[in-house]
Amino acid sequence: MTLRQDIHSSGIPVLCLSCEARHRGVCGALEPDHLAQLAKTSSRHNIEPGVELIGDAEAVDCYSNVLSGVVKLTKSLSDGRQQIVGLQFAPDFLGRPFKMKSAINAEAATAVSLCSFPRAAIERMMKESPEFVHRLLKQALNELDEAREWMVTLGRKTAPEKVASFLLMIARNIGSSVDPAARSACFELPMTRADISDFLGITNETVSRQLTSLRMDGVIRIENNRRVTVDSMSRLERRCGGRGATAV
Amino acid sequence: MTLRQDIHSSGIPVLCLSCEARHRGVCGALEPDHLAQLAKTSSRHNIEPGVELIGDAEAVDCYSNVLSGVVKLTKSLSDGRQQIVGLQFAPDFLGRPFKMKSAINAEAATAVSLCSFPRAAIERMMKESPEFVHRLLKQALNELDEAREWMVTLGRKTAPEKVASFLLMIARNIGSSVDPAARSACFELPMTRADISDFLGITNETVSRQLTSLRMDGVIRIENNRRVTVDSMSRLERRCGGRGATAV
DNA sequence: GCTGAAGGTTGATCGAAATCAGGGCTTAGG
DNA sequence: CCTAAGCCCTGATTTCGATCAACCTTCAGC
Repeated sequence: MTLRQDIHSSGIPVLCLSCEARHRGVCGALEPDHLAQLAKTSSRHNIEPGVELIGDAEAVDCYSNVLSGVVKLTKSLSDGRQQIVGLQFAPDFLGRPFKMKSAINAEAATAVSLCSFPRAAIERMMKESPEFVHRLLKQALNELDEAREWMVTLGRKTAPEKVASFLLMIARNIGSSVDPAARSACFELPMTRADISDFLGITNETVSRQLTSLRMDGVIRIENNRRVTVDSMSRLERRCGGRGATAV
Repeated sequence: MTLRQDIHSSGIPVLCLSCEARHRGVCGALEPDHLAQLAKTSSRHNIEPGVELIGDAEAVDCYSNVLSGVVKLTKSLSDGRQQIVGLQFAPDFLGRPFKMKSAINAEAATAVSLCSFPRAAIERMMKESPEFVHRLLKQALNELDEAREWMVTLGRKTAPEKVASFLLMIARNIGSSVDPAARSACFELPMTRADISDFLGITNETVSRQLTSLRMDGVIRIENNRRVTVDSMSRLERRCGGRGATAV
C-alpha cells in the first residue's frame, strides 16, 4: 500500500494522516479545516514511565490524545492510600473539559506518547464543532461504563476474580490479536504489581499470590514478570466471576 | 397529553415553568422553542419504590428527568451478587444516549416522579441543539467524577469509613439545609440496609453494625430506622477516611 | 567487583468483615 | 386475634485477605 498526499487527503495535516485518533479518537469528528486548525497548535510528547501528567507544570492546562502507551488515573486519600480509577489506552482523550473540582492525578504507566493541545484550542473546537462535543460525550459515556464495570469488580468480586478480571481487561485492550473474540492472547503488563493492587483494591502480595495461582493452574504463563500469555481466554473468563447478567 | 402554550411566559411550556430540570437539569440548555417542542412529547410518571425502570416495557426506549425521589443504578453478577453503581437525584437525567452494551438496571429506590421523553425526541434535540449535547456532556462528566470517587471508597476504605462516607454523600444530596456547608443535617435514608450494603460492597450486617457504632458514639441519631440526624457534619467527615489529597 | 534500591515471591500470623444463626419490630392479610 | 413476611439488630464463629517478615532477582552506580 502506498501513502500518498494527493488531492484526496488535501487539507489533512501530514502528522494526522496516520494517526489513530483521527479514526477511532476524538479527532475523527473534525472536518479537514478544523483538523488543520487544531493540528497547528498541537505538539507531540514522549513521556517516561512514572512521570506525572496532570500537576506537572508543562502538561497543565492542556488536553492530549494518547497515541501509545498506558496512562493511569489515580486518586489518593490523605493518609497515602491510593486507588487507580481509570486506565487510558490509545486513542483515548486525556484531560477534562470544564474545570473539575475532583483531584485526579494522571501518570504514565508505561512509556507514553501524547499529542497535546492547549486548552484554548480545545475549547474553541467545542464551540465550533458540535460533532466534536458529540464525540467527547461518547468518550465520557464510555469511561463511565468502564468505571461502573470496575465498581462491580471492586465491590463484589473476590481477590482471585479481581486479578482474572484485570488480566482479561488488559488482554482485550492491548492483547496481540486481530480477532476480538480471540481464543488466546499475549501481552505485556503495563504496570507493576503495586499498580495492579492499587487498581483492584487489594495488596501487592495478594496480586502476586493470585498470579502464581493462575500460573500454577495453567491458565496463564509469565515471562520476565511482565509478559503474560493466555492460552485459553474462555478459561480465564470463567475465573472472573459471573459475567454481568441483567436478571432473567 | 396536550400542553397549552402560554404567550405570557415567552413560549415556555406551563409544565416546565416550575421544573427544577429547567434550571439545574439538562432542559436548562434549551431555547424556549426547543423546550416547547420537547415538552409536547413529554409525559410524567410516578413510580413506586422497588419498581424497575430500564428493562421495564413501558419505560424502555425513553429518557427521563428525575423530578423527585432517588433512582438506583445496579449491575449484577450471574450468581446474584449485586453492586449499586450510581444514585440519581433530582434533577439528574436518566437514560443513555447511544445504545449501551453494558447491562445496567435502574430501579426506584424511593417513590420517584419522572418527566419522560421518547428516544426520538431526545435524539432530535441532540442534533438540533449543540448546547443540549454540551449539557449532557457536563452531566456525564459529573457522573464520572462521582463514580470515581466511589471507586476510592469501594477499593480503599474500611467498613466504618464506607458507611460514614455514604451518610455524608446522602446528607449533601438530600439533607435539609439551605447552607451547603451546614454544620448539621437531617434526612431520610432513601434505601434499605441491604441497598446500602450493595452500594458499599459490604454486607447488610456490617452496615447495621457500623450505623449502631456511629449512633453509640453520638455522631448520628436514628429514628424509625430511616430518619437520620447529623449534629456535627465535621465529626462525620472525620470518620470518612482522609479526604482526597492530590499529593504534596 | 560491591552495594543498595526497587520489584517480585513466598510463608506465618492476625484481624476485619463475612457468614451463620437467632430474635425483635412493624405491617399486611387471613 | 394470629400468622407470615420484611426489615433490622446482635452475637458467635469462620475465613479471606492484610500485615509482618524474609528472601530472591535485576539493575544502576560507585
